[in-house]
Amino acid sequence: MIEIMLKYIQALPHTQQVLRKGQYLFHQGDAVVSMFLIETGEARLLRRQRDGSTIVLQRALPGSFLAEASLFTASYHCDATATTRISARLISRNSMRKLFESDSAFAAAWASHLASEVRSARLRSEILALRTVAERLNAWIAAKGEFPPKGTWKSIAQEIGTSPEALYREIAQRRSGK
Amino acid sequence: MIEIMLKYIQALPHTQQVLRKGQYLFHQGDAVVSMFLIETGEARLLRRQRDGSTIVLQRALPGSFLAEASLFTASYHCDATATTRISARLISRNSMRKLFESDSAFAAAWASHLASEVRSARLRSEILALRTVAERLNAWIAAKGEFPPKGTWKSIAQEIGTSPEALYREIAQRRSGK
DNA sequence: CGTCCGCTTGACTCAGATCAAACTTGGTGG
DNA sequence: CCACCAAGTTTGATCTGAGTCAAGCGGACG
Repeated sequence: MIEIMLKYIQALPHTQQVLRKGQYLFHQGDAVVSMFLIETGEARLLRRQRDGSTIVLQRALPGSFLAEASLFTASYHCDATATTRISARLISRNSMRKLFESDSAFAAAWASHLASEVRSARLRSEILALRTVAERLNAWIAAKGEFPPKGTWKSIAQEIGTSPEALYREIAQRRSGK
Repeated sequence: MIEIMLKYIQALPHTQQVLRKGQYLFHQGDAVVSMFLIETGEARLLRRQRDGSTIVLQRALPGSFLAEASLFTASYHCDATATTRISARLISRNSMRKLFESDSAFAAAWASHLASEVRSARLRSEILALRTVAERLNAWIAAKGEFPPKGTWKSIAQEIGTSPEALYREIAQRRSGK
């Protein structure tokens, strides 16, 4: 389903853009003109608080869309910035909307993509709501169906919301305890 | 947008169902026949692990759909059970799909609904990834735009992944510190 | 061969989970 | 009107999981 969607989107007219670390893709209040598909690097959606601190609303890694919600919104409701140097594909929002309205197979693929995003975001929430590293790791394994391969541990620690050390220790303990 | 969607859905043929606490709405592998709109009570999507423990994939409260993802899937990929006594509205999946394919305004409303679900689930993830109760509460307030009203605190503690006591204490501290 | 990065392990410390007990409030039925 | 109950809130005391800082290891790579 996702592949169908990407095929559609790859066929649409688009432009490429490269941004340096720290640059903005858009600001809150900007009119939505393009959709962003991240190809390399990492971008984040941020909401800025009155006291100057910010909260992260989304972390977009390669292959993911930024601000899916903006397909049917007139203006952005938050800022987007490049956490690293990124390259992104810009697709005009209007062309996507036309496609959405004229081709129900694309509409279905888009809805299906969103549904799977919902699922994975909810899964992460539920994992993060667990109290101990052991429980979180169990849940992660149960959801993904495999023990995390070495080399990915650090980023998985991020994903399940613990420090790398805590995850390493949990893994070490399982190895010895077995 | 959401209201548009609900208006559409309310117009569709449906049946009502009441389930006692602990009963199942569906099981993993069941063919998807109906969509569920929860009207009262709480239901959960669960994945059962080999060792008997379960992980929660979604908590559905009144007004929310269960298993949005299943609109375009043949069978369920997890179980759904009633955490409390619930009443739910059942809408045939086929009638929703027909509506989706024939009416692009409904398709847009549905996509927009899903997008907002994505946003709120991601927000919760980001909040839960914060380390301290103070930070989580700040982020919650920043996102919702208001200080949580008394009476909702306990459930907000759930939402931000802390014990009620910890949240009470944080709030008490802010009151005195001001 | 030096440098970087992911991993490993130790030690210390503390935020917050947990258990417990009391108090406030609203609702219910007698 | 009052006794009574349930839920939510408040506050105290205790204990532990894991965050943090630190030091060392091994493999990849220019």
